[in-house]
Formats: sequence, C-alpha cells, structure tokens
Amino acid sequence: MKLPKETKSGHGKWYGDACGTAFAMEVIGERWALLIVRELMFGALRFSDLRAGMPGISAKVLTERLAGLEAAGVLIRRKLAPPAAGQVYELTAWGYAAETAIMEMGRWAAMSCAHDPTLPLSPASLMMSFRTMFDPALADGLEADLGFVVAGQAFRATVRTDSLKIRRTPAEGAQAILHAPAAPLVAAHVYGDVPLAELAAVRVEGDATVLARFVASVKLPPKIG
Amino acid sequence: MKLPKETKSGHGKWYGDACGTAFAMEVIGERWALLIVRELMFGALRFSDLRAGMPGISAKVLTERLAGLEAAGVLIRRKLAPPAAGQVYELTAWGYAAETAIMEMGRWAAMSCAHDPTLPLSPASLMMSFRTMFDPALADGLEADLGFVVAGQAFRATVRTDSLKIRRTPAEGAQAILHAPAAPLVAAHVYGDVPLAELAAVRVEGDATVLARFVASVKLPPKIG
DNA sequence: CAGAATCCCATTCGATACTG
DNA sequence: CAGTATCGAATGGGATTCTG
Repeated sequence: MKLPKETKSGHGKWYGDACGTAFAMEVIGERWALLIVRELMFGALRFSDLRAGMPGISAKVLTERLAGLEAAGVLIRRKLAPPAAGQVYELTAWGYAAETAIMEMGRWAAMSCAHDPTLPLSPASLMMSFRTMFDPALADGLEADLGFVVAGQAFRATVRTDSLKIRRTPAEGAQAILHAPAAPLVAAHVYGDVPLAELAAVRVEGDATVLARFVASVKLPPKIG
Repeated sequence: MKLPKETKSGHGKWYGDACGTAFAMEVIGERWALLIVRELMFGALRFSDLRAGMPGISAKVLTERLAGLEAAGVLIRRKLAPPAAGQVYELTAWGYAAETAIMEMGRWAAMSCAHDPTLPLSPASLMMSFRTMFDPALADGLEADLGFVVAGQAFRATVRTDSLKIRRTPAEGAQAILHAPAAPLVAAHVYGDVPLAELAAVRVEGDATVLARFVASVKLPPKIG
C-alpha cells in the first residue's frame, strides 16, 4: 500500500500532516521556492528578472517552481498591458502574507555563526533584510523617504516612527538615494560597518544624514549558535 | 564547471546566497528536517519517539536528518543518565530559537483554504498550534496551569496574562488535565468547535471551566488564500 | 526573450533485511 | 530499541534544443 500521490506536483504529497508547518513546507519547502517568493515580495517580476536574483537556478526548475507556486495559490501570472510584451509573476494576498515567516527565518539564520553574510546577495534580499532588521527603537523617531538603486533595481523605502515599508518603485524625489552596483557592497556598509568613503562604487544622492540615521536603525541580531 | 559542493551534507551546498532565508532553508529545508525540530521543541526525545510523531519517515532518512541537523548546530545528541539506557536528541539554544519561525510558517499555512486540518496530527504539533494561536486578548486575564496527555505524551501548559509556555512534563497537579488518545480529537474540539460531550474518548480531569477558558483563547486566523 | 520539451545522470527515497 | 546496509525505483536538476 502506497501513500496517496494526490496532486502529483506542488503540495499535499509529502507529509500528510495537519500541522501548519508541514503544509507550509510542502508549499514553499522545495528547493528555490522560498527564494522565488522572496524575490517577488516587493512587487511583480518577469521570468528573467527572477533568474537574475537567483544565480544558479535553471530555466527548467524556475518554470516548475512557478507552476507549483501558482497551483498552490502563492502567486499568479499576469499579462502586461499591450505596450510592454510578456508577463509578470505576482504574489497573491496569501503569498504576500508569507513575509512574516520569511523574515523570521532570516532572523533565525542570522543568529548562527555558520551564516556567511559575505556571499552574494540579491537586491531583494538586501531589502528584505532591512525590513527584518529594522528596529524602531534605534530609529529614534526617524521619518524619511529613501531610495535605493541596487544593481539597476530601484526600491523606495518609507520610514515611519514604528514601521518600514519598501516597494519596487523608482527612487526619484526621495530625500536620499543610495546608488550601488551590487547588494553586498551596501550590506558591507550597513551590517559590516564599512564607511561609505571606502566604497568608491557606492554613491549617495541627497541628504546623507537621513540615510545615516536609517543605517543606524538596522542591526543584525546577536549570535547564539 | 559545477557549483561548489562544500560540506557535502547538511548545509551550504545549495544556494550560495548570503540571504538569511536561503541559509535557513539550507539547514531546515530538507524534507522532514523542520518537522524534527517541531517534535523536539518542547523537550528532548528518543529516536523512536521521533518516528512516532512523523508517520511516513523512514529510519534511514531520520538518521540522515538528525546527523545533518547536528552538524548544523540545531540539535545535539545526549546520553541519558545510567538508569535509563540510550540517548536523546535535544535542540540547542539556536534550535529552540527557531520556534518563532516555525510558528509564523504555521500561521501562514493556516490562512490557506488548501490547508486540511483534518489530517493526522502529532501531539507536538497540537501543542505548537496552541502556542501559535494563543491570543492574550481572548484569554482575558486567564492565569492557569494545565495538563495535556495526548497519545500517551504529557505536556504542561502555563498560561499567564500575556504568555503561554508549554513543555514536556508530567501533568500531575495541574488545575485541569485533558486526556485524549489522539491529537486530532483535541483539535476537533479546540478548532472545530466539537463539544467535549461528543468526544467520548476525551476526558477532562479537574477544573473544566479553566480548560474551557483556555480553549476560548486559542483561535485560527481568517483564511485569505 | 520567455518558457516548454527532451535527454540523461546524480541524488534521494522507501522498503527490507540485518546488527549490537 | 536504535540504528546500519543494501538495492531498486523515483525524482531532481543541468544542459540542450525547440517554439512563439
């Protein structure tokens, strides 16, 4: 007697367990699946943009995962309006609701000594780390409208006294805009305390003081493992 | 050219990504790994106890996962004091720190319509769901010391005005003790609103009123997917 | 460029049998 | 009870090719 195969792909096939954690792992536990959700967390992306954020994933696997996540209700595929050809992948409301879980996993991982923060990092990962590590107590009342242009991807961060919102939106008009060719450089400054002066490729446009206050409000947790 | 294999087992071999979420998935994203952590969350267990909580896992895979999780620093194997033979597996401080992430994943999964809460459930899963779904606002100031004996496993829950602690400890002396032969029966009462009177196999010992107040303070989130 | 289809090998899994 | 050893089957995933 074999266990039921059920949907044959995507979910419901592994654990047969009512535990929510088990169900979550069936949906987002396959290799790459959670990273796809991470990449989409700040807004819809096209196939090739997704690949760019996940070096190492193959077209086949990305196609399979996108189909699985769509079947599970995590994301939908949406056709772009006529002028722009092609389509984008966008999280559903439930997909966006995974953000808390993703952040808690990231926070947990950051507590391990084995976690290597010097590896490559996608722009979306960097932004997600800001959301995770933002501490209103450190922000000390900061309210700001910041832009980040990292590896060609633009994000807009809105800092309020007790919240931080980030979305994929052009940075024009922000109080301060940080331009960097790659995310690890920004991480070296924010988390590794490397002064901006030592990072020739990173440029700040606008109010550097506001940006510095933001950087001071983002901090990694202590290591416990 | 191939990607680096690195540790050959356990972690660091998949994504090569500084993103904490990616690292977390390398540690606990393998099949069954997170469920092992879940089972251990309330205290150390032996090999066979772990198998009992995860119907479907084979001895081989359990052995492999335990070795991987030990190598990653999530758990340690500890020899029992002489009177009791054998050894147990116990989470490290970092392993216990995964609880928040596990709960957030469970909360997220519970928001999906596709989540089937009628599947089998281990006692540890049930307790974890209590921790996840406990709402101090619904508890309305309840302070209590409760026992749960489910499928032969005993847990002790301490309810405070704004917290709920649970650990694997004999239930003797609690204000109320709920005895049930299997976890799904308890879930049917707590989350499915099936009256205790209809569950002949479930028995309450002690102050049923206190238990009822606890049950009223545990609630599933609304469905959004 | 987006993504489906095919091929093929490495890994992984589950079942069973076996051992201290 | 607590694993280990072995083996056949299933799956996974990279490379390549093909299509709109």
